[in-house]
Amino acid sequence: MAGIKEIARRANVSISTASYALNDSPKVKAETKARILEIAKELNYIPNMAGRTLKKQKTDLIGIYLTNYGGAFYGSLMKGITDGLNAEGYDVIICSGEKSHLFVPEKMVDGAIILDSTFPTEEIKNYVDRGHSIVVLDRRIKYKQLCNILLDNKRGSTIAIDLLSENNPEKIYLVTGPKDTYDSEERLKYAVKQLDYLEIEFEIIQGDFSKNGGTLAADIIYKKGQKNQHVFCLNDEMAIGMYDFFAETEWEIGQDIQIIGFDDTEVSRYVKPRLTTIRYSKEKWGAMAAAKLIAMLKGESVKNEIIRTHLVRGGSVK
Amino acid sequence: MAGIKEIARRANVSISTASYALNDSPKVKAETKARILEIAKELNYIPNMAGRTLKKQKTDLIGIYLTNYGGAFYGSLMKGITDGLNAEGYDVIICSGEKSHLFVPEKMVDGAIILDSTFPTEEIKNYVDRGHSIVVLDRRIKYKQLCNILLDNKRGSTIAIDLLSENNPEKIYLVTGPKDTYDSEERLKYAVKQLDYLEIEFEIIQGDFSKNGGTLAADIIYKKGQKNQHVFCLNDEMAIGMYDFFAETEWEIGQDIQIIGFDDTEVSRYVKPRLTTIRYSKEKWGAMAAAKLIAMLKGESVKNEIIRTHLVRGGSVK
DNA sequence: CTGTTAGCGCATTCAC
DNA sequence: GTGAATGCGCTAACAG
Repeated sequence: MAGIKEIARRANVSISTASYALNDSPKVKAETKARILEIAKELNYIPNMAGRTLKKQKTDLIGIYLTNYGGAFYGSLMKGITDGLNAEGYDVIICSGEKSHLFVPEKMVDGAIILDSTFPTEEIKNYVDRGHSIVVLDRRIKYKQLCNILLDNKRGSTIAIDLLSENNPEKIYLVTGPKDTYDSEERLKYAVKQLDYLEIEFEIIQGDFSKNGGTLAADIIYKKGQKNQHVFCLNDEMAIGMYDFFAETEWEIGQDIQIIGFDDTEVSRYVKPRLTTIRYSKEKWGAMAAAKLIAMLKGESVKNEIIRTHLVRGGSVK
Repeated sequence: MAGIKEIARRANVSISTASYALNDSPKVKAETKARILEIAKELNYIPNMAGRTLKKQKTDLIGIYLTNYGGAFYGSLMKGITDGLNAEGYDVIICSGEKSHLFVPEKMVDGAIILDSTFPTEEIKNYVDRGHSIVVLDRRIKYKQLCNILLDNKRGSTIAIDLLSENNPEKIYLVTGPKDTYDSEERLKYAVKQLDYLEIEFEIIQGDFSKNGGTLAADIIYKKGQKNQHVFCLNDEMAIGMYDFFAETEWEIGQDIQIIGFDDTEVSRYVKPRLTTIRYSKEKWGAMAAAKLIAMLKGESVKNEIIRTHLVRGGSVK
């Protein structure tokens, strides 16, 4: 409603003087400034973002791209990201859906942090080419100024297999995430590597990182009718799906079937027995992403980082 | 980089013709249009949002305001909201932090859905006065075109108390949320009403809707040294905090202490024993909010709605 | 069908 | 210290 020009008119000053006053420029006499500010308050003036953006060519906004099932991370990851970014004057919006990818080239956001496997790599590269600052958390992309903050999947998978191997299992089931998902493939790769090294048999069950995927995988294992099985679910979500399944059977988790997950989600802490899993600090992950993005925005060149992973023991593995 | 004028220049047409072509207007010859579009593709053209917004005075964006601990709702609530809004051509962004409140008056979003008790009521009213479309989910505000979608706290609280009363408890503890939180006060009010009606004693413990708040409340109850207690936690989060506490003691939930919560969060489904609680469809809640907002944006006048609540039985109450 | 032109709301350079 | 003028990128009314 009330634009800057209305204020200028009422204060009997030019538009530019009004603008200076509102932006607290030293070029305006204190007295005049006060008068203008008062009128602005009276008129309930709030600057229009589009106008300002058009002129300044920046929004001070950062877009965070999360997938649907990213909901599990929401809390702590976002805290890490937001704290860092806010401190530097940036505001954060969470985006989802294909259309919102355009926020980047449309310059609605000054930068982006991506943890969303549905965001195509080619698109990301394209935006980097256009000069946008992007930090990617869910895959490895070596490309110009692009920055990756990845989890130490190698260490995580190795630890997981090592733990399961202590029981001298005949074989170990590996339940994967969707095809072409970086974290799934990495975790699988290193798990297999360690299994080979330890000379343990294994069987891969195609999963999808969802609860339902875990339930289906559990069904496959259960139907074979052999108790005393060992499973590495490549994420917790699927492990929980297995809990759902076995709750309906006579098999006891931690006894008849040993399960280890990856991610240490909140639910994993509360299931009985507590899920043994691989943990990493989601808050640190977010904070690191924020720090790197800020550096990029300042024109500094940044290096990729790895977030450390470690074991959390629960009753789901003997 | 490449703006519309660059395209116009290369295509030897005027800026407006280029604009028309890009907006698929019938005012441009198919042939010309094709040529312009081709050049645009070549130049990797993407329109600048600020420019477009400034002109069109709308962004087709809806802001969703969620509090921190809203993380628990993220998944299903957002699905309900997003599905409805996307279908009408709106895109959704999740906002948090005080600064982002300004997105509304700055016209960065065409409308807002608020589930964030830190968003001051006065501010909301102010924005409504300015003509913005807002749907509020976390408090009752009777104000002009403002729309409220609230939970049926009355029914929920009444059911909760009724259930606990079946055990003929000497007294019932009520653990509240933060002061001045609508849902907390409502749930408390109706719980007390029902307790009075049933002539059951009760004691109110001030909580804060956080896990830690629940833990502290549990400590208070435990320290009294009297087993066989009954508690109505006004949200699940606090109930889970109680689980945390009692896990460290010899008291058994569902046996020595009966707990009922409110919200039916995911974790509540997995704790042992399963938390007895009050459920409502978060997805329906979100869908309703979306539907109402769309109606408002179309200039229709809308009525408030109530989301039905009902009991989910778990082992935490005998 | 296509070009000219005038803003949308604001920040900023350059005179005065 | 203040004002006039310009342009950010785009749309749309108006001419032609």
